[in-house]
Amino acid sequence: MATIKDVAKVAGVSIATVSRVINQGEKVNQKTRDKVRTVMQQLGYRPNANAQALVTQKSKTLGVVIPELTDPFFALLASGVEAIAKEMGLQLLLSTGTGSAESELDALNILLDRRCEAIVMHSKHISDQKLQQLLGQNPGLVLIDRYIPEVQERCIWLDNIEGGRIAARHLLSLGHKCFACISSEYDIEDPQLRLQGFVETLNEQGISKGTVAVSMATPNQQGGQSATQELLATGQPFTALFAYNDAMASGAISTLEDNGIRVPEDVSIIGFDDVILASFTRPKLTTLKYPVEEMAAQAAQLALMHLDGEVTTMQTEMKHLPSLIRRASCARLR
Amino acid sequence: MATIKDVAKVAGVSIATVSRVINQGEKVNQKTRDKVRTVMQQLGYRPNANAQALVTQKSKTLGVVIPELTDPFFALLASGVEAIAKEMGLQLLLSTGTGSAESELDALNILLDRRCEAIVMHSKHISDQKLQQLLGQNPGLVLIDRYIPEVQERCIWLDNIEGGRIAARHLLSLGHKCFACISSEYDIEDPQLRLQGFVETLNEQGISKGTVAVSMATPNQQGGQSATQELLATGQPFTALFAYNDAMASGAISTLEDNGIRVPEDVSIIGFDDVILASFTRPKLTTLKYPVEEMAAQAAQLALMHLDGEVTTMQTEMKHLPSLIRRASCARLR
DNA sequence: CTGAAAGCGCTAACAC
DNA sequence: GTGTTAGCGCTTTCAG
Repeated sequence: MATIKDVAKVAGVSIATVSRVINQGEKVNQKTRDKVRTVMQQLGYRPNANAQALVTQKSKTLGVVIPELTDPFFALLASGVEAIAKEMGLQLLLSTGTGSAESELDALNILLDRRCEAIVMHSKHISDQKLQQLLGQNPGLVLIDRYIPEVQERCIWLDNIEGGRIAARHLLSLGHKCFACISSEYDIEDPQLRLQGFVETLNEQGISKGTVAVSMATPNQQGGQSATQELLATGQPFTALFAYNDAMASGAISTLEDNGIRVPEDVSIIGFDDVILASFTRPKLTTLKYPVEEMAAQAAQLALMHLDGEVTTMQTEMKHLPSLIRRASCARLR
Repeated sequence: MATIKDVAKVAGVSIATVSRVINQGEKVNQKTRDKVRTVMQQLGYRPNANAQALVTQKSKTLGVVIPELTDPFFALLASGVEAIAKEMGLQLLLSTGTGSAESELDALNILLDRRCEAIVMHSKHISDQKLQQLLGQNPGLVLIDRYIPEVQERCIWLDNIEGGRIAARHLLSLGHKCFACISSEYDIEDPQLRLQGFVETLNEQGISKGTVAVSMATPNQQGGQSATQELLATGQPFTALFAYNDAMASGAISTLEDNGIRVPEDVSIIGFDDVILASFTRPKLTTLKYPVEEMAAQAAQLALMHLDGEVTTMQTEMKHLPSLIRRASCARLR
């Protein structure tokens, strides 16, 4: 591949001049500029971004670490970061880390090696302590979907408890009295928090804790089915079901209907996330929207700000609230 | 951030030695190695990948260009490339280009600037000619979801015509006689090809062309709904419906059922792609699986091979066939 | 086994 | 305006 030297030689100028026309900035004589441009064209020259990064100490790169791309939720997250990257003229570097602190750390380190301007990280397995250390060392690093009080100015997160509360209030307002939940068996905070908010709110309305049946499984459609199956097997009646996420809710719909239980006529279901799937179920899912794409974009901007050493706190809230999306899977109790 | 010099200084060795311990390779005295390792640790040193890329002429980077991450189909595509990246110890660079040749070209150029080892590109708007030129200039570039005869050894593609044929045969085998299609109004080859295969096969079985109603719309759930609406409005009867993709098929199900037409009892529907959505509809979609993740992985491997100048053609087929996934949206005509 | 030195492709003073 | 030169952080001969 042609280098700046080749261009300079063919154009009969110094590499400095070529550099100047690349970077538009400084005034270069119209004639020489044209000449250089022509040569760059015919040589198919493209400046080496790695070399530029090295000398300018700017990689023009934005990193994001997520567990996996195939999960629509994380695709949305990545997309939010990508939007800011495009807006700022940065290249997106995507790194996946799943299942373990080590894997997540590897993903981050790879990004760090590239000297990304900023990094948005989704981590569920690295300890609070380690994360704090990491944040301390890397000004351009921001956490998403995680809340650590000590470094809250570097966290963009969702109020999961409030999500559970909203779900409960909605179901309550529809007249429901018998509740059940299907939740994720994964050992992370989110499921507990959502459940906590849900149950607490119910309790406040005089519905005793023992009354609401809870079943755990993997947080996908499959898991939704088996968890619902299990719920049904207990024989405990319910007319309202709160699912950990939309995928589980979808599984619940299948299983319920397969058992002759109509949604929402017999049972109302409420999901969580509002990923694309939510409008593909039938009935369409009433769910709690997790504005992850917007949050990811905000996280990217925040990361970029911290990088510039802007001390000013963000005007916008770092804690986000899920919002109720009313579709067709919930109905008033008859 | 600490550099190799810092490490060398603190460890009391030359940078060459530090470099050696970074790259494992050459023998370094156990003692000095340990010393250097310790210093790297305490300084939090991480080698600068940009500098390494510059000097070694290897970026250890794998690029992919797609229209957008939020479309599950393209997320899958990216995921396939990502899998190979991880396997080969490469970093994934993702670049989006949508809607126009210019935008797609920009996305590619950005990746080229980074000197990716290889690039998998999804392009629908750049001309065959331009693409051929690009492939000529960049040995590590491979096209996915596109077929250009002149450079077929650099294309990984799906036989869309055969997809249409398979759909037709399946519906025919179920006893259907009245067909309709909803297709994409976008001006790319795929919709035409799928339709062509479908209609041709029907014709071969004596079903005249004029008989099968076709309605176009945007290739998403919304479009599926409006296209189906339009179909219904014509009053032309049909018991089998071939949709351009799963999203449109999902829209069709909604609209049909909302009009009191049951799926699959009254109308059988077949989709295309088999993205995650396909199992979220109710009934679950019978569809043609587009093995895009596998294809993307293959494309990445192919790109990496070409890079190494390996002249040997791939053992595996570059043309892929969609496969019929039988679920619940199709039934025998009664 | 280790160090000195050249250079990857480019930018940014600093001269002219 | 344009050229010269000194690096950016690292790898890689080549000596020793």
